[in-house]
Amino acid sequence: MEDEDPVSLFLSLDNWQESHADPDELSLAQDSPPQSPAETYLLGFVIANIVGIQYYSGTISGREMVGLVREPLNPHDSNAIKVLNTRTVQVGHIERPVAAVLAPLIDAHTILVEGIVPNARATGNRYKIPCQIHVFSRIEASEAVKSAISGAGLDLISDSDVSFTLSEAMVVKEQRKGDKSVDEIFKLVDENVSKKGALEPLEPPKDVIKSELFVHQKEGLGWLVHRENSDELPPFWEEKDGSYVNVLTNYHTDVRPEPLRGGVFADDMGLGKTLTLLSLIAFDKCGSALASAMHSASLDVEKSDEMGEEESGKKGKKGRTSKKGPLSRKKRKIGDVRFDGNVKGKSLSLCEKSFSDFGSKTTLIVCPPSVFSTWITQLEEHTWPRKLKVYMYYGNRTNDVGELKKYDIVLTTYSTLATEYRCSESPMKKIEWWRVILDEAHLIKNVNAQQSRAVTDLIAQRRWVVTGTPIQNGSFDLFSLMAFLRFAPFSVKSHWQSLVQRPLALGNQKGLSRLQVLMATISLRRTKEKGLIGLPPKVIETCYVELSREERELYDKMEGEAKSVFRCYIDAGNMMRNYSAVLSILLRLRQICIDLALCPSDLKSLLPSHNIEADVTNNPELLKKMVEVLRDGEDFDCPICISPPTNIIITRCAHLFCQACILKTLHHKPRCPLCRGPLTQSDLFSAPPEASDTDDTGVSSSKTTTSSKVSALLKFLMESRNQNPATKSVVFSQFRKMLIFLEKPLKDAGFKILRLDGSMNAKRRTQVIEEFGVPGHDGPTVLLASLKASGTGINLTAASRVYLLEPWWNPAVEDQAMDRVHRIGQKENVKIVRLIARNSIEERIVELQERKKQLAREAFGGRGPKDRREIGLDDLRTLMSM
DNA sequence: ACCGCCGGGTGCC
DNA sequence: ACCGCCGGGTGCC
Repeated sequence: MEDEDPVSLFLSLDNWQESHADPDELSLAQDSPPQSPAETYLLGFVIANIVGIQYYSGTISGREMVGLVREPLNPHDSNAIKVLNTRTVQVGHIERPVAAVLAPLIDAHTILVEGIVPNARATGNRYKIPCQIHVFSRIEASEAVKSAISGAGLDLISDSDVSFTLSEAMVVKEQRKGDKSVDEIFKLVDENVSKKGALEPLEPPKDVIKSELFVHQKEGLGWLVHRENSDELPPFWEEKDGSYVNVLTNYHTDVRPEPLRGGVFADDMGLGKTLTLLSLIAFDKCGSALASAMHSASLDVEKSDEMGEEESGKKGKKGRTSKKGPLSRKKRKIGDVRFDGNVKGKSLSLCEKSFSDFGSKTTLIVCPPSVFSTWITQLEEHTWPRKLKVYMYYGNRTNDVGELKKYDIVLTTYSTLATEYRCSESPMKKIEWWRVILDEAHLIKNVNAQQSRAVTDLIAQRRWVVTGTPIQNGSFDLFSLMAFLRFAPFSVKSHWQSLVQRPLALGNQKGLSRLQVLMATISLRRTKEKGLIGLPPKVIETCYVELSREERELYDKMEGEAKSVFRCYIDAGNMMRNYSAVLSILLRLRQICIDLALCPSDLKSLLPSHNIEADVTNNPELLKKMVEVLRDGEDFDCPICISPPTNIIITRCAHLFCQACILKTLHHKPRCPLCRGPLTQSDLFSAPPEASDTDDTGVSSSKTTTSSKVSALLKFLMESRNQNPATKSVVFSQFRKMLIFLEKPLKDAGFKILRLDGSMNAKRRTQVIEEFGVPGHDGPTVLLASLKASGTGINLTAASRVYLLEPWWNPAVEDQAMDRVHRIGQKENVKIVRLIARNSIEERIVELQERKKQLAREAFGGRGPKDRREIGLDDLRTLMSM
């Protein structure tokens, strides 16, 4: 059936992706430079009417920015452009003749448009409002755009003085009016944030949650509850005499803007986010618990006269608290749509009442398959039996809405959701969820337009994004995040572009500040470094290893060769076209740094045939390694079927897919679904099936010498053993073969070792971890582990030493490795040793990591102009000192 | 909606 | 009259 076929699904959504995908994400499309806000500039504006306003409820007054959104599926006109106000309520449409000219240019990514209504009140027309549409384009396209617009009879007004962006225009206007400057406003918001930043601990309902929470978890719970129930204004809104203004768009309204019920929960891994979230959900079972808990947390919420009778009645009945707290109003407001009628006048006992009447408070949890079981385990571990009813949803479409709403939690995966997205019958599209939680949201890749869209279109009152590695490398980009959270006006692309993205790209401080305020308001992130859970300190030591003479000679020779190859690519401008070859060469250099045994024994040159493509194609071992490196410990799903890939294919542009998926896709369109570069079957390289354990063991026996890296490791391990023979260590490497090579020298040195790698099934892994925990002299002291095999949530706290045999491209992956050991339950001081080969590519990888970390810090979650997971041209120069 | 546009009714001076 | 002109109905995309 077509609905079941992920490839058909992917292709069917391709159009949507074409017009919505962020051009910034096309980091590899170097040969046809993508449009990005940094490269666009204001050509001028056209005046067009917003028509049909009598049909829509969206209001607009005075001078105000509006959102312009393409509506290609409009049945009356495929060129339709709808106009939204700051609350994302539709105001009208751009009049047809203008839309007919602009829509094709917008769809082709030739222009970006932003709308501003100069003065809505002055016209006083009930049917239309004039609007300035500011047109941005790349400089190369500007003449073509100008003639296209003028040729169609539209007047493109380009005042040479109008060289600032729309958002800057707003600032100028603000200042002219003598209002607060935007900077002052930010300051105010900042103070507000820090005031609210003081976290109040909150106890979970003990009749649902049986575990005692750590203080930081109680504080996290307090924050979650506060974010769901507070009525404070969202950032960038101000109240003036009972009316409200958005200071960024200048939108005025008498209707109080809806608070943002939810946000980003981005605590470090290992701080117990799952338990905290379960505690949040537990409150849904019992309204009074929340009421009294929140009362004691003394949340500062404005008073209201329209008190919910049902709440005060409930409280009176139970006699827990008679005071009409701020809760009452919020409760009513949250629930009024669906619960008002039901709740009034019932006299059941409180908890039961909540359960039956608020029984439809169902939380949808969307997570990757890898953490599906974590939720189940945590439920068993931390909640009383049968208190929270969980339904595991695998896409069974026979389930109707009513059935699912009987549960407290519906647990599903991103892929299930994405697959169901196209099915209009799916209950997932009909249910109004009480709350939606996206777990490990960073794993949603941007290419997965269908995933982003499926979660964004979910109907829910509260929306949460949960991640332990917040947007470090920007997969689920910030705009998608705003869209999912329905954070108006940032959830409208043109607003996002003009208010944040463009200022940011232009290096305008306002973009950054806005972003910071935004994130500070809606997100919570605590790191373990702050001593939240009294975790013993962690020391990270970087040990620089000198290569032996033999290693050094070979390395220098290879590096020289690599440089000359890269220079050829760069000069020819086809570096990105041969990306997989580039990675394979980098891989070889990295292997030499660790152990020559990782390379073929007859290694004389990187390029035995002077033909890199042939080399890659004919060297399955190299390819396999390449695939491993590309996966780099990250949970990797085929972006087409969104599942762990089978028969991995690597493209010339170094993207990975299932063989079947990419072949089907190519059949429809000869382009890479990820970077959209041209792609044919001859650009696909397959990796051989994973070799079994026994295949590799033979290799190690032929090995006689110990590499510099391994010697250094041995020295550390023996030193540690001399200090305390009971100390356990974990050695991480991303090369599975290396873990096998390590076995012999470690055994020879008298260590009792265990190995944990990707070839083991779940049962065997659990066994290994359990065995590793055995204390004393009988127990093993060294665990050789691949990160991939040590899935999230795995606990290696039996160890207190971590050795990272080589640097990872992505520093977040290293953090993840350390977190296996440095997490709740760790009693010892933790020492982490990173082994880095001196004067080698490894040193420069570390350099690159620092730069990436800096980028991530600049705006928590602020992604750079590119997806930083990929190695760019500049990165390559750094790596090779070129 | 104080417009434009459409289409039916109508038709010398 | 295969026109012009009149005036009512009507109205985003």
